[in-house]
Amino acid sequence: MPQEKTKSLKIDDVSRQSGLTKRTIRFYEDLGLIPKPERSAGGTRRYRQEHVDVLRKISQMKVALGFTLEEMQRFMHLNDALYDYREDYKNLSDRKKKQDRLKEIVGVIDEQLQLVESKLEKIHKVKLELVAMRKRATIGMQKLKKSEGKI
Amino acid sequence: MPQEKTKSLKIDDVSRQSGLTKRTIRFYEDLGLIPKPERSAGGTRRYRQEHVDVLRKISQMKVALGFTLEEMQRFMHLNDALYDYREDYKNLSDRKKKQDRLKEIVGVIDEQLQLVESKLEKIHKVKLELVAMRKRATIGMQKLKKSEGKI
DNA sequence: CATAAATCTAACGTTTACGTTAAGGTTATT
DNA sequence: AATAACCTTAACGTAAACGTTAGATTTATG
Repeated sequence: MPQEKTKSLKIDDVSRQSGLTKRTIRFYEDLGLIPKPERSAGGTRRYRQEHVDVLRKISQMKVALGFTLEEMQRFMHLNDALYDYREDYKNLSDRKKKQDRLKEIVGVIDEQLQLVESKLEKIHKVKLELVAMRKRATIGMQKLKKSEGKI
Repeated sequence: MPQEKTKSLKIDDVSRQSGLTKRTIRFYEDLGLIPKPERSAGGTRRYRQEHVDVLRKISQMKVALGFTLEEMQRFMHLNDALYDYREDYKNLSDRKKKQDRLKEIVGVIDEQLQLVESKLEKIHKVKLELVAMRKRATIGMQKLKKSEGKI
């Protein structure tokens, strides 16, 4: 039976697969933006594919939403919060507390949703402007074409 | 007949109306992001409402699109390019040249449109993720509610 | 097992997008 | 016309987000 090791990745692999520099990857780890990877006996970081996925996501979101890393932290924590919540879901000891926690989480999610929606709107407006500009320009070209014969 | 002066604004007025600091306004002028305002005899900047509009737009777009100021310059130049084109539209001297110029402009617009659309997509994905998370969280709350009686 | 190639931490450097302060000139008000 | 309130340029300061370099391991390879 082959040892089913998920073949750990070195930081350079992660760098190439995520498009982020090694410095940035370590930096994000320091900030707590990504989970700390395992270490070899000698101290070398050993990543799993999961890390690449998270890094890709962070990178995309940062570019798309224009979030600062601090904002990204808040966002990333949402997933963790929900996951953590599930983790100790079975010990239903304090129902009231659990409910409050969930309400809190939903609150933060709604905040983020509003933010994202307002960004969508604004960008949509920008798109409309661009489309209008394009139209103006192409109309200009058509006018040129029409007057082509009569030189 | 009342002298129809469009009542020039001082930098502090522009600052309050645009939400940008005076420093930022001067900074953007240095970068060529906004047209240079007139100056009084003594050298004080005299703005018009138009300036406020442009500044507001820049501010919004910067936040929404996460553009750097350099990218904003490219974008802002599109408007100018189209306007300039119209300016000397009547002297149709070189039809070929005009057509090339317009093609160029449309090309840049299309670039920007692609960029904007890809941003819209990415943000939409983020939104979907948030919605999914919200659902997970609210389902959790319902489970709690259901198990409420049987303590 | 020697040596090259990659990794580690730590620290200082850089760029962007302004903030802040200084020193002096201009406008507005009394 | 004096004085406050605002404006000007110039220069240095700063926070965020990494880049770069150094010096010391560690890991991979012939």
